[in-house]
Amino acid sequence: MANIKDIADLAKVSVATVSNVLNNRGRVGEETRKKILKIVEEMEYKPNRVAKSLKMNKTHTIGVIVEDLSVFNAPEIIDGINEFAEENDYSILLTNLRLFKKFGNQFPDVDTYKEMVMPLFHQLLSNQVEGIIYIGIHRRNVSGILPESNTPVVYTYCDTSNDTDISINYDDYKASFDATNYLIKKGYREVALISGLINSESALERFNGYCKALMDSSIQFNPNYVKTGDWEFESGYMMAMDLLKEEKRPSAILAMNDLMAGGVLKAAKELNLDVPGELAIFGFDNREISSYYTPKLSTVSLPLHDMGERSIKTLIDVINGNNIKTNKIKLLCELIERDSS
Amino acid sequence: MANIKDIADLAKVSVATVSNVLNNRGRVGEETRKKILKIVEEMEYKPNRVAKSLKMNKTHTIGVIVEDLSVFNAPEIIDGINEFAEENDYSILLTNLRLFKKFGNQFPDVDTYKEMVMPLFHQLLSNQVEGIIYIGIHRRNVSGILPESNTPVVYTYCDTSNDTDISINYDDYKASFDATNYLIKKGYREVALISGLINSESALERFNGYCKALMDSSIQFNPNYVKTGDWEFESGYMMAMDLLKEEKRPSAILAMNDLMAGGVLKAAKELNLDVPGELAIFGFDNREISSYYTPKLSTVSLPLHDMGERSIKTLIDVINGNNIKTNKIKLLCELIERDSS
DNA sequence: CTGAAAGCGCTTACAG
DNA sequence: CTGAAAGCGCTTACAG
Repeated sequence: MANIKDIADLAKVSVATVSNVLNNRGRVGEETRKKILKIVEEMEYKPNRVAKSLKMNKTHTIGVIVEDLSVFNAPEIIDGINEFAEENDYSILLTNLRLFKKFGNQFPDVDTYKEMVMPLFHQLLSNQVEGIIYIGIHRRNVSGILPESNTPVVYTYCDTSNDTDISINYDDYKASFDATNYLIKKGYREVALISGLINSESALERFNGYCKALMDSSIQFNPNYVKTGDWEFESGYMMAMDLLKEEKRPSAILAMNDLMAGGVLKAAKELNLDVPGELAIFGFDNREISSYYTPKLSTVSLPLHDMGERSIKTLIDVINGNNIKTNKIKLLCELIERDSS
Repeated sequence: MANIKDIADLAKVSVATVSNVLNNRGRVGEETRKKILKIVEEMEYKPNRVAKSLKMNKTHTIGVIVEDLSVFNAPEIIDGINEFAEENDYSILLTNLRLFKKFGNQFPDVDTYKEMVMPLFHQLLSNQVEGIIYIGIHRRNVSGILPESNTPVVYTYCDTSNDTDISINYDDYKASFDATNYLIKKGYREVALISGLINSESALERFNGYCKALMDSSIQFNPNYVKTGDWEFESGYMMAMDLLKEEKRPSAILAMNDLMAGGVLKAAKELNLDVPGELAIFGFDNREISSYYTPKLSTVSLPLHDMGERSIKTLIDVINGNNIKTNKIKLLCELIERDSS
């Protein structure tokens, strides 16, 4: 590959002048500029970013640590990051903890965890990334996982307990409220809830949103209408079976993810309940699968792409020393109405 | 961040010696080595890879161009790339064409295409990546998309018509043969096929594998048993309806992807056919969704992770000047037997 | 308007 | 065993 010296020699000017032309800096004569640009074109010269980075002490590179790339939320978030990065000429260095692959739903203890993250983190720092985006698998507290450093970090799809850390998430409370409220307004007043494991931030907030919607419509909270699953299809099926055998069975079930909602659908079929005539079903996450159920599942769409975009946007703001208004950002979800409600 | 000079000053040695210690090169006294290492530890010194890259003319960085990160095959392939990269201390620079997002299933013409790829490609070259992995959405011919360059490229989940280009794919022919043969051996001799769009390499090879399996069992090929869908759920449903209304209806249907197989399942339910008693169904791709159908879908698992791993492994071999035995590599798929067959 | 020179943080051939 | 110095490909303050 040609370098700036080659171009300078060919144009019979100094490297300084070539650099000035390339970066539209300093006064350069029109003649000289044209001559240089022509040669740059001909030689297909591409500036060496590595050299530039070293000199400028700025790599225009963002590091991404994703807990598990193959979990459904990750690609869409990174897609948002990529889009913004491309538009703003940032490069993305991707590292993958492969957490789910290694541990399934069992999270390792913090120390094992830190040990796993350390090498990725150091690799990124060695590469002089200007900032790091950490993408969680679940919305949970990842305090203390990343070592201290003065490289700015933005957390997304997770959070820390530190108020000064920046995180981008979606509003679980509001989404759950909206979904419940939507069902009620549709006339389904006996809305049951199948929760995910309650060690999750999301599950808690969604529960609260559900309660609030009931309250707002003066519907008495019925503890028999709340079941706890484990986020998996099977648990949705089992909990639905329980719910639908209640003497006064619910007219709608809100499941905290699309997998469990699938289980509900299966239960409804087995019990020959018409969906949505006799039972409305609402999911959460808008995973690809939700549109392939029969009937197609109504669900809550997560703003994953926007979370990615917002993460890198915010991170770059921090890098540039701009003021961030709020450290804990929550984006809104969207209700997707399909055939199950 | 501390640099090598800081360490040298603190240890009262030259930067050369620090460098030698850090890279286990040259004779260094045990005392000196220990002293330096201690200071390195204390200061949490991490060598600046950018500087090292510039000096060594080697970045230990691989560029990935993925046609669309949110299409199902991409994350798993990249997962394989990441795993190998981490083990071998390579960094991954990720770029995303967002092709499906922008165009859906309509591929743009080659020129539009090239225009989209160009900036990503140049960004990677500017960053001095040592090689590039190009990940397709579909197995198709992407000849002429990437500009000429002497940076080595490995194509995966796609190919070019150039024999000297390296590509990593899976064996469609064999997979389809195996699936068909499996059904026959299970006693389903009337095996129908729902193909995807026949402009696809995969569809063609899978068709051939299907025919070969019939032949090997001396089963007459029945043209009425082959239908062409468009890879989508709905088309699977419609084609299955056609097939199942044949006077002599097939006892098994092999669909060329899990989405269309889902449509087949839906058709079978509507016609009250017992699966797998009266009709066996076999899918392709082992997408997440396949294990959530009821009954769970038997399908062909694609070696995505291995394709990623093999891609980077091969690429690094090329970078290091090692001999590659074959340029067109095909990995084997695996039959996943579940409840639909 | 243009160029010579210093310097970013490393590595390495060479001298001592 | 250790260090001085050159150089990787850029940018930039400064001089002319």
